[in-house]
Amino acid sequence: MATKTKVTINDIARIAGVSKRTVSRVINGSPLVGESTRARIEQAIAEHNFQPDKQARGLASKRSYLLGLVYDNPDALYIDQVQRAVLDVCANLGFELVVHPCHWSEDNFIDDCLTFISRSNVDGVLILPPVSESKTLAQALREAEHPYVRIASADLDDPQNIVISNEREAMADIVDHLLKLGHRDVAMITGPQEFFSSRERLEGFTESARNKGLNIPEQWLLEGGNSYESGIECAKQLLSGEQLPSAIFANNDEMAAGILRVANDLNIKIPEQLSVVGFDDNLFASRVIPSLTTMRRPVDKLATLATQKLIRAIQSEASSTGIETVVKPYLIERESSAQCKRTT
Amino acid sequence: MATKTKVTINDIARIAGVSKRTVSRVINGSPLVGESTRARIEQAIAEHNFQPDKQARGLASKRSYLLGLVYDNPDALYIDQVQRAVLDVCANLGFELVVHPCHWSEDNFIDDCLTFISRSNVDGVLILPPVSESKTLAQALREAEHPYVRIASADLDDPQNIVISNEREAMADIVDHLLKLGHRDVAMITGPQEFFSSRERLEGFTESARNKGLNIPEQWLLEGGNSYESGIECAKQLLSGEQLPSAIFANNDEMAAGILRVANDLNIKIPEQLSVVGFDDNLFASRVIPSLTTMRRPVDKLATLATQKLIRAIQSEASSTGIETVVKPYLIERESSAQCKRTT
DNA sequence: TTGTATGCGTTATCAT
DNA sequence: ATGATAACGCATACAA
Repeated sequence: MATKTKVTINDIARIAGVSKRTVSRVINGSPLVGESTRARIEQAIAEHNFQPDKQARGLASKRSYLLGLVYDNPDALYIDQVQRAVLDVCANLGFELVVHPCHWSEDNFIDDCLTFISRSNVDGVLILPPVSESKTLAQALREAEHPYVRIASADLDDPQNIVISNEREAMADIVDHLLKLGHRDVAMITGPQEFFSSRERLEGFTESARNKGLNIPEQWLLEGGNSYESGIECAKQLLSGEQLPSAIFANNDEMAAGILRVANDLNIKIPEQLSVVGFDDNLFASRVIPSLTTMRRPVDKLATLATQKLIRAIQSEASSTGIETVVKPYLIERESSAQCKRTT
Repeated sequence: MATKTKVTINDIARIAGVSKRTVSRVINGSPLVGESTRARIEQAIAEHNFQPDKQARGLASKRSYLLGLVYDNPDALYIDQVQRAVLDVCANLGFELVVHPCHWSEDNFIDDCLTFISRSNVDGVLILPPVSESKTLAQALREAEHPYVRIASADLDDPQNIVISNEREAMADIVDHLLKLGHRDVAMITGPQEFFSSRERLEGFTESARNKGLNIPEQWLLEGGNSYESGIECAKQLLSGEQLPSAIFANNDEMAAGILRVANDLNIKIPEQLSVVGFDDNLFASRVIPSLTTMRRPVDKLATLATQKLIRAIQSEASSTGIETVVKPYLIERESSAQCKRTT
């Protein structure tokens, strides 16, 4: 039942027979209000479906109740998943979300983000990978005293400013999976080495492999661009040589999909002749043919935690104590990986 | 060069030696300002990098410079594409975008949207399909006098409140394509018939087919749910009968992908034994194996036009005259459709 | 062409 | 525990 004219704090005050200052106290949960007064006010609020005006509130309190989402990620599926999780938390805590895609490689990237923040008046920002790896951005935000939380894949910041998916451990799990299936000739398509996360995954992979006695030759270690197309490029290279790997790990599902495409064109059967493992478990990982064995990054959980942290920071309640910081990915086994049939 | 303390309209007024009323005039592009005065003020603004506070501005003018994006669409790719196009327009015109996924099937759907609008104080909303088909929502918005623009696939509203992709014509093109390839045994997986757009596509298809002497038997007309999974269901039904169609049109790419999956499992070769045509041309249409022949919906163009219309409506400038209302999809031919090898 | 005064809905500073 | 009253930064009748 929506009332016609907008009901303000003054209306409530008049109706409840108190000053608006007292209503304000109730709205903001101040303890300095008498029992009966509070009850009366709360009833008036409920009865007339009063909702404090965000603009006015922001003007007076220097808050906008707006959160910013900053990203430069070609993966629409990832963005969407994050967005939904963030919005869930927002809805419960009275915040709204303003989105801001940017171009991390451009010169004015930092300024662009700062401008966005001041223009939109967001109270704080959530930063998604790979932008979240930008040291300079984080520093700029800290200097400008803009609350922020990064979602990243390595420990790049204070716990209150970051949420991490532990991908080093995840990589070890992938190596275990491949070894368990009997693969000894393993190749890897890494992500762009300019990204910290890519280096992290590469190191996690090779290190774990070495520890377990698996050696990956130079020519089977290719750097991709995390895009479908780059996956195709790398796969062509890996699958056109004399000796073929029996398994390939790709830094993400997009590139893994590229491998499937090339294998199909070269008439290489997956998983009979080649196992493929991806990373992310994006929406399409389960739909491609064959479906993809992949490391699921718990995107929604990360996004949820990050949002909670950010809002706590904004409201400067007992810091972010009690909110997890590290989340671990886990392997989803599907059709694209199987027992190695090769006799070494 | 960010100044430390926030510079307000008062500062500019003082610096330029005028009243803040005059500065306000300059900000809002009023013609009633002397040449020299304007120059002086503009310089002061530029020099001190003054940006009017959105909150204050909104509080005074009843505007927030926020746009809302309302949708209930499982297709993340679509959302992302729309979002980017909308943001491009927003950035140029000084608006920000607040996103709001909702659940169109739930009872409180209308209230939820209205609450979102009043809570976030958006100046207007963009409504994506299938929510955009809701007559009740549109009416509620009109009654509450909230500016809105719908993106839809049929003429459901006044030109100023809608942007349309003409899908009836598009369907005729698909029929032509299939006929040109010699297909006579054609099946169709429609979208949920509760959606106007689905009915529109179905009618466009069958009508055009009939006109061209192509008859589609009952049992080859299946209703899907627009999801990958429902595509699989329907494909199983179509491909397990005695007589197989030589071509299937699916209401969207998601379901078309489902057909590919089923054909693969049944060892039916595409396009040799079966042609498949989708609708949308989403990001993955070109990546699936085989890549998908599909009708491209010019999503970004629609989104751009819609945003422009909405902002014009908000600023109540010379209505939305001059902004296109109808955009036509066009066919992208890829691997999944080919000449029919069947001899009738 | 320019300025004065008031208001937008809320929070914050003081009092009481 | 509660209330007058002044900000907050801007827009807008109304005046000049």
